[in-house]
Amino acid sequence: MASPRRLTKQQTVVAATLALASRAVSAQELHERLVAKRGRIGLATIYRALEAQVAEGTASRVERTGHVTAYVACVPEHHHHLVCTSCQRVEDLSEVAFAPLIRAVRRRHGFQVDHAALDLYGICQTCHDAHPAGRPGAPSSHRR
Amino acid sequence: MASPRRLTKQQTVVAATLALASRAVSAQELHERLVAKRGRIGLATIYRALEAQVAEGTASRVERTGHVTAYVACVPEHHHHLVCTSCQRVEDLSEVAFAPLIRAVRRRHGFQVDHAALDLYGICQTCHDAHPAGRPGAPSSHRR
DNA sequence: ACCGTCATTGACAATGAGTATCATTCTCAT
DNA sequence: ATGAGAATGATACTCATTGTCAATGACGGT
Ligand SMILES: [Zn+2]
Ligand SMILES: [Zn+2]
Ligand SMILES: [Zn+2]
Ligand SMILES: [Zn+2]
Repeated sequence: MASPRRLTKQQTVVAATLALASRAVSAQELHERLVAKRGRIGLATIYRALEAQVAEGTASRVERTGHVTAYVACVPEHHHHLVCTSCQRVEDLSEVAFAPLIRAVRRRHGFQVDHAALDLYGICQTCHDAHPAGRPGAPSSHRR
Repeated sequence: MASPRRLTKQQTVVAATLALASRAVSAQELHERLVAKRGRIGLATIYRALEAQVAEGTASRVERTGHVTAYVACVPEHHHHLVCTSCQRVEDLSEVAFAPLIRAVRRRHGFQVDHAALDLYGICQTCHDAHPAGRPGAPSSHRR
């Protein structure tokens, strides 16, 4: 009784473009790309398509600095993300990597962690190597 | 050369109110409380005071559903948070609990995790006990 | 293939968190 | 006490995201 979920051009092209990106992309960025490559498409449609994909499990939300939500093409299996705050590239991290931590938190704090927010932001190998000596962005230890 | 950091009534009362809350509070919520208890105070002042505290290390940002940033009184030492998405209460989690995971991620993915986003959202012991048969809020497993 | 239903679309308006501005007020070193 | 300039607060503003609704299009039934 849920929803007949119709397969439209827009839903298809949004999903395809997101999958092609293989990195975190905001709704606005997707909109720009699609307008450039396929002509008019409503921004609201992008948001709705992304929301549908997140609900399906084929996409996942990640937070980006500046209060912007970005999206990543995803497999429905339960896993987590390593989001590079420099190049926006995303790596998947299996659920098992977190298992010990989640167990410890639950055992020692009685706290049931919700996986949804377990994305790890940081600097990927590639970006790290790109900044050998002089650090442009410093450690930025306690920043967002 | 940094900033002379002046001690004003506003900075003091914001810090005190945040510390008193012992849970995640948004800038808007703090503003409402302070207006109610102490008369006029600018919303922008709240934001500035909170930003200053975050920079100092005496407060930390956490994300709340609906694209809202909430703040928690904090100790400057490096640690992480368990944020209950039901009652907004926050527990501190020592850095050491994450060490093995961070090391593994770095070793296996070459990914340097930035601690700032390492807050864990979920259901605390108290809220979990308050829903025995699991009905009102359900697990909400894959949601934000 | 044709129809009719109704989910989806898209242009536009609206919301709302957060920021910029700037004249005024207040802190604090001298 | 005095002055430099940091902080305040009222306001306007930015902009990501959502709501609205008439028009469009997908698709099951025929
Ligand atoms: Zn993924
Ligand atoms: Zn990178
Ligand atoms: Zn803390
Ligand atoms: Zn709770």
